[in-house]
Amino acid sequence: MKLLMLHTDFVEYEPIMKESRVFEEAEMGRRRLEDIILVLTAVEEGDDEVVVDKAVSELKEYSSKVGNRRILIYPYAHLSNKLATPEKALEIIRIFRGKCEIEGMEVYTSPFGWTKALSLSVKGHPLAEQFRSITSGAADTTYVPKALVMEEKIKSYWYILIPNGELIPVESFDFSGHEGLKALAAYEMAKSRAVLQAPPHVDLMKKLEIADYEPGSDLGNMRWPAKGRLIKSLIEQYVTEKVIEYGGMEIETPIMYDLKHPCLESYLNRFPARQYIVKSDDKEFFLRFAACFGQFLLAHDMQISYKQLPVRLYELTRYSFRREKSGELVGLKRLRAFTMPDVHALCADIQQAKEEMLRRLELSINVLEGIGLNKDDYEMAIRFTRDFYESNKEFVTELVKRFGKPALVEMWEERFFYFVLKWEFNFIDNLGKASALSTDQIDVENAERYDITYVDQFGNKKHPIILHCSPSGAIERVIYALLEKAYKVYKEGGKPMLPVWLSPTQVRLIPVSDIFVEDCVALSERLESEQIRVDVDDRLETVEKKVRDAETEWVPYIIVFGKKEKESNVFSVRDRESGSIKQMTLDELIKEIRSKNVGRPYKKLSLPKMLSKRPSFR
RNA sequence: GCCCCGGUAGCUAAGCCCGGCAUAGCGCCGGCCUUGUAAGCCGGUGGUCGCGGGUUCGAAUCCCGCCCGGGGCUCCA
Repeated sequence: MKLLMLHTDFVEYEPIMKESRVFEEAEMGRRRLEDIILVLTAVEEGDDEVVVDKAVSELKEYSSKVGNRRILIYPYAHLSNKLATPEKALEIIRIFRGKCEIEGMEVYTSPFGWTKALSLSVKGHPLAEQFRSITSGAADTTYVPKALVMEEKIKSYWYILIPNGELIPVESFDFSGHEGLKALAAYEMAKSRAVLQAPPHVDLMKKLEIADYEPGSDLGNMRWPAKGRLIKSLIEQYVTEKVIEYGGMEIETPIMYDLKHPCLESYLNRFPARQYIVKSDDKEFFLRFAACFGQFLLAHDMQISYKQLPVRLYELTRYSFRREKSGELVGLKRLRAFTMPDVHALCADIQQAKEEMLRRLELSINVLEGIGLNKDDYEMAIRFTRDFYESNKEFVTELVKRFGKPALVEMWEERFFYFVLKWEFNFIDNLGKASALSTDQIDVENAERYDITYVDQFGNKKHPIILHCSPSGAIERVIYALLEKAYKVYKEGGKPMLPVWLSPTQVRLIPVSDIFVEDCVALSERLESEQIRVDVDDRLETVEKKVRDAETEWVPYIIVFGKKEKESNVFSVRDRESGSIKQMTLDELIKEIRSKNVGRPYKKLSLPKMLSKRPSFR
């Protein structure tokens, strides 16, 4: 039995003449049906009730997928070249109609055995046209789309690799005590990712004035009010400093490239990802979706000796652009314009590449740790070809050992990408969804494509192995992770907060009355000289109100300043992290905050210090 | 693209089912209070109820079409 199911805006048909010796009585004239599934049906030799049952269940599934239970069963012989006899076909079609009705579908029929005029309008969505071939045999020859054939070829084998080197098939791994990894495995391997609520960070990013949607731009292009810009800028600066410490040479390259450039063209053809296209005169440019292009073109022109390897090029792309499908964009998790640190290392050979990759793994762990995300917050995934694994088992195990927790493994039989191995750290959010932060890849293809060379000790030009690493992942996504992490704390009854070094206001001074404002300003200047961000709530509000506002802004240290403080120089500090009020001298407070800022960049508060002068961004 | 939810004051929402003076809280403005650790009190300001059409004596509310946003799904033949 063959079914061609078409989700239509309308179908119109008109019986013209009898065409078979077996036919049904037909009502003459045009008949029009709106918003209906047209089921073109051919009955084949050997079809029986078992086949009908299967057809009904296929149709029922389709009907619920497209959300329409109105169907028109339309006999259509042209779908098969081994048709059943007309008598049999009519019998089967009648059974088919009846069972569809029993299954609760609203069934319309067109008469069997007639030549009919048919016109229709098929809806423009991906599921609108579906073909099914149904037989009674065990092995259904269902319609297999090309994409699925490809999928078959890049079949993935899933394992858990534990730090001692044991590779365990995912289904036999005991996940107790590894809830995050379990969530990651489920997320990566599952087809359905349905979730009922919106991710919590979306509300938080708006309320805290960190980021918001910009309706006047394209989707996934965010705007960043002062506090958000400050936070983002601090993380950008921090990651950049760490990469430079590691040995990255910071460069800057254009954000758009000629679509017709020979190297880029072949790369793009290999990755038909959606891009933004910009026209200038009669040329077309695409907006970069990573730093690779600029860095490779630059590396192509460099003179590199084997003595200088590995050569590390770094750029913080603001922005990289990817035209992700609108439905994929959520808050700060996935954007169309995003900020990504990208550091490439040109390595002499695979041996050097492996050593370098271990260094970069440490770098990534350190960077995330410094930002405020530790190993409890993310899970490692490693993907590689079977070949690479077989000949580099020790190295792959070493990656997991350095990470210190079991990792999810995806293994491929063949290489379909430009890399032989990639690893990522995946953050798991409050809805159990995973997204990649840090990542690194071993690229064995692009040096040749871009003709990037170094000269070896014998004077021969050689193509290096290229590592692609983002030590933190997109900065926006890091902020998403921090907010989701804070929400987890809140959910468990704690007080959500950002790491102190990222908090726009680190200390809020609350004068008990306006006569203490001057003292607070003086105090704030003392704290500022220690590179601490501080502001003064000089509004004519009650102390309670001002404390509440500071709490809802997640200010980590709140000091109410009045007569007592002025006289004693001992402060009652509301410490958000511990949730208690601590008695501290100014020096103790400075020491504590400085200890939390150590090794992190400092930026001044880019908002009016006096709360009375501060506008709301919402 | 499809499905679901939404669009009412600067923000968050109620009202819509069952048509009858457009509501509340926050914010903002003014006044009182000079304040001791999570919302002080009083008053005021503020709205093309997303847009267009229809039904009706009368539409935020019912009907039709469209736009925008969010979420989910799916596809990338």
